[in-house]
Amino acid sequence: MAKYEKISEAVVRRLPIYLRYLSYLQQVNVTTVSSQQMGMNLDVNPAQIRKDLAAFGDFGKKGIGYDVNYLVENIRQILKLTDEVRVVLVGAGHLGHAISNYNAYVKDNIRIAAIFDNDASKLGKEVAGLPIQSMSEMAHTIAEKNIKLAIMTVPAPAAQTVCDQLVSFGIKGILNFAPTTIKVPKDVRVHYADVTSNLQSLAYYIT
Amino acid sequence: MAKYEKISEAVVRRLPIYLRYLSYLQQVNVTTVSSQQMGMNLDVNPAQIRKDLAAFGDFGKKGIGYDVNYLVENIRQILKLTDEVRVVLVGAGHLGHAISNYNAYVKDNIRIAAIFDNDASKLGKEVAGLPIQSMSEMAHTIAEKNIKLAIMTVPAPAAQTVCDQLVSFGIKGILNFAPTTIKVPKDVRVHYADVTSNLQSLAYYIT
DNA sequence: TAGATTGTTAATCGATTAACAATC
DNA sequence: TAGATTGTTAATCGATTAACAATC
Repeated sequence: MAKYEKISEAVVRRLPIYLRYLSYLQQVNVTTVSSQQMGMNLDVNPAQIRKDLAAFGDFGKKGIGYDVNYLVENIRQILKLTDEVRVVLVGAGHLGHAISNYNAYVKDNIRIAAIFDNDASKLGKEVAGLPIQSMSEMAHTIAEKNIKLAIMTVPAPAAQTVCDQLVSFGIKGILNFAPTTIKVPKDVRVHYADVTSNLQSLAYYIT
Repeated sequence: MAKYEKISEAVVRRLPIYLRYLSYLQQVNVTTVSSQQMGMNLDVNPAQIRKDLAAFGDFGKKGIGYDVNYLVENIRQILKLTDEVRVVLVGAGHLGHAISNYNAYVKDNIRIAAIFDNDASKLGKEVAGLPIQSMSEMAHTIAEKNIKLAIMTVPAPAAQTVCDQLVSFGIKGILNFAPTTIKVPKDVRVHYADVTSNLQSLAYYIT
């Protein structure tokens, strides 16, 4: 029986990982997969995978496993990846460039739809086929293209200001590369992707 | 009384965040801080902060708060950031370049000490003052500079192979930007920093 | 059918938060 | 001193894992 429990944060973090592996299976024409096999490949406990998947419906067949296509389709739906997901990127520095040019998103139905920077000398220059736009155009572009997600690759001191603008223009999710905590309303979600803190916590585990 | 409980994963994730804020306080010559004030600024429950800090010693003064300098010094020690942390970077593509050029690590005592790529045409070219080296030099350089951490900015299909090499050369922590799960021995730690899955899980939270 | 594998429950583990005595 | 704030315990919450009946 399908359920309507709320899906936990941890599950939402794992779904893209499942999706990635399942998409790979599609490519190599595997049609069925067991939680056991997925777990082996992704280093996740099979019971966990079954529980995760059971949280949003009855996808498996006892004795058989899961139908790969069916699972892919459903995880896409859960994650709201069925339509193209458009994202704005703010901060056309080195990292912003790198992320924009990384076109592997496309196959995952994610598109960087606009790029902004506050440096006047960069305006109009193209990055990955998109012109760098002025911050003053943000409101308009976000509304026009109905964008809900943003990537921030700005310096730490600019992060809160940029974030406030994005939120006021209707952005609901922010991937923040700036090395600073930002404050957002409860209905906006921030994921932190700061390289330094990531390395620093990694350092703890050396020997 | 100082304790020797093992420090949990969640705590280790938060320590760099605390450290960042405390370093900022040092800069603006604030000498004392309460868990309340830290919590406000970092969006962390004050009780959690007190518990986290208490896990590795008695750092606060009742009625007063914490000594900023003392705390900075101790968190650095816990995270093994007292000596310069040297890191290798493998994969001198866009993202590798961006990360190498981001020199904000330096003030955090982290240094990218060598860069490798398997593309012969890139060899010897300089990135952030470092020559791109051939993969065949990895073993030697890692041993010579006594490096324990690595950043992987390689394509997904190369990730496991590169990872296996790194591990065999003594690397104990890997920050993996490739969009793929990698297998490592128990004594090696991997942090995942793949942009796509991060965006995909963010998409779930839209409205 | 017999073997395999799910869905689900119960047990366990870990992380967060509230509350307050101790004390600066 | 009185107010503030820690350190710590207990309560709560959430996430993981083991185990197994159901069933393909």
